[in-house]
Amino acid sequence: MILALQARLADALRAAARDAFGVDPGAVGFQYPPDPAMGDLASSAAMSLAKAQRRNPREIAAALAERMAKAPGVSRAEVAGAGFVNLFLDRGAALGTLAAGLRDPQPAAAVPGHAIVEHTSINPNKAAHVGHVRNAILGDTFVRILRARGHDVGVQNYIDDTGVQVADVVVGFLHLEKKALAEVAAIPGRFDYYCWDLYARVGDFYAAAPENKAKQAEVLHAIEAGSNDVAALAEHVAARIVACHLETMARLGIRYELLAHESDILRLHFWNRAFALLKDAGAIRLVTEGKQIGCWVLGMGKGDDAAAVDEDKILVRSNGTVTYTGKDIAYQLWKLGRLDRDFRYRLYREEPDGHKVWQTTSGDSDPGAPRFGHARDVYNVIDVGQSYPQRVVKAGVAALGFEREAAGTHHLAYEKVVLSQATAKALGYEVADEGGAVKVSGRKGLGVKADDLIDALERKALAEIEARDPERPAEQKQRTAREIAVGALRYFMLRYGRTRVLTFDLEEALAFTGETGPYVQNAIVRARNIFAKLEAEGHRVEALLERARGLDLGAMLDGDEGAEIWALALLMARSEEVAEAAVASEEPSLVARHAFAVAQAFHGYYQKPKYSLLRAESEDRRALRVLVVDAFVRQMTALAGLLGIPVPERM
RNA sequence: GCGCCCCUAGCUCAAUUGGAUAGAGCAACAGACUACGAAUCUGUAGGUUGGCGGUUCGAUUCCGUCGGGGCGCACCA
Repeated sequence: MILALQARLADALRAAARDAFGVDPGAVGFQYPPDPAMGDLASSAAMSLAKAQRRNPREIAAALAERMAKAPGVSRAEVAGAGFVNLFLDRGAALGTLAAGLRDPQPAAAVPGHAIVEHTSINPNKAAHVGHVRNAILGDTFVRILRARGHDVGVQNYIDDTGVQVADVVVGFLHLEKKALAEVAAIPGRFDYYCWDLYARVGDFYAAAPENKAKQAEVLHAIEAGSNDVAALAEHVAARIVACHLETMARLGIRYELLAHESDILRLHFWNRAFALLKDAGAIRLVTEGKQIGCWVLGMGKGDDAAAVDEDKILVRSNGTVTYTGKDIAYQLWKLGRLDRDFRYRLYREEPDGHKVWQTTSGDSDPGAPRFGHARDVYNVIDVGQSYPQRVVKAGVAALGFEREAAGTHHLAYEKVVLSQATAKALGYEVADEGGAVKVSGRKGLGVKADDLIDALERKALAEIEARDPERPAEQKQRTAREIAVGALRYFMLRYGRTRVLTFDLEEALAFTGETGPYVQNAIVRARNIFAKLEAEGHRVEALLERARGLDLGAMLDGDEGAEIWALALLMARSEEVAEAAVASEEPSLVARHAFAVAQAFHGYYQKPKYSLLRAESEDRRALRVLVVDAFVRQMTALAGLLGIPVPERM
């Protein structure tokens, strides 16, 4: 709604500038005045024009305002401050349009090209922890926002099934537990939790004696060679852990289209192909002297944005093996459809609603598999510590001459999750009292497991429901508790900027007051309740909505209530603009905070007894309020959907 | 040493990418329920935006510099 309106007004503004000064100001944007009484939209175009025109900005603004007052959808225009042109919209018409748009939503125009978002990508050797949860929620939310804005998106989860982390757990099974595949396969219960503890013990095992550490290399080589008992054990571990991870993420409403395996990248020789491409293009060179002698390197530091890095990045070691970053370039080229080599695919599983999860394979391909890769934009959700390697990957793509593909290579970097002091203490860390947040060492087996956290949230929510409304059926209480837990966790992980270190505090995450997911959920639940109540008292909601369509909304929006309704409506109308900004800036927190702002505006309005729907002073008033509440429920539900926050029937 | 991120209210974070009087939540204090569900709302208090310079109509935002914190800069994955 607001975007289309803004586009029209921007055209009108440019036309006004041409008419008055014979100059086209180019792209013009709109801001929002600090106080709604000052106007609904503001433009600072006059201030920009002032410089070129060598005239008083307020004079220019006056000329623009005079013309803008006649633009369609505008009721009046004023000059304010240093030279802002403030526009007052035709509120009745705008509210009607907003309500109609929410009632009959038009999908966003399809954006050409395919996008891949890769997220989660947890080493398949132990249970997921809070840091992984941040990754997955960030990625999943970004996917939801992209799709809402008309992007065609595929979600990939990268499985590093041949790395040292898996090897470490295999070392644990072989040398600490003396278990072979059959015995490992017989381990009952939570396998990811079992490996979590085992992995910590392997750390101690390595530290105890240097020869122990040598086992790691042995196992790693066996896994890479394949076709042996050790490799079979590694495969079992990885597959079972992946299943655990998917289950954990499913609790949060997160799922994937493709599980891409590192082992298949190796077996299908993606790197060989990429190596040939890089050599042919002259993108990499063989070092013939100095300390990198014998290595193939990618030149870094001469690109315009590549901030000075002294040394070139080694992709192939002097012994001829490829580095991790080299493989990553090959994989990225595949994602972009620029590696003329493909995975093979088979179905991993089909979910009850028909959603299909595929996985890569180096065996036979299922002819029914959809096309993967070939993306125009690739968003890799990886922690900020990987910024340098990610820049190398991008540079590698660019060095092949793939300018557009390099531009489509995005790193959705996010900072790590640390523990607050109180939470660290609660988990058994030794904490120095004066310090701030506490880093979690993955090796030590401490830290917060994702499932433990979700469990704790569910217990807390359930206790809260019991306290408020013990009469409800147990099953319903359980379901609501789950929904509230997910809403609380997702919102908590989304409310901060990506590049903020997130200090995790159990108490805070478990709190249901303030800027939280449950607050947002509760707003919708509250609003929906009134419709049932209206019906129960003999009113007909549909009829009231119909009546609202015939009202003179402009006249009814005068007065205090009108001002509140208008502020709420304008805020809701900005939702698509906010989602678009979230895509452009790759920052989902914008949507989260906007959702909270809308919920807050609604609570503030709805709370007031004088705006009662049940005891409305006239049928017209009642109809107006029904219209507002209906619009809110629809908009807020859509926003919750973007954030992956479930909407409970009751709180 | 080089590069990146961060420093805003007691705490955790915002600030429409250079705009108007720097805003929210938590914590504190004072209030509002025989209820359109109080997981809510209203109000009070809380600021030299780390320091100092600069750029301009305008700087939390851009530049320089100093200070403090975090992370990268592997022939590890």
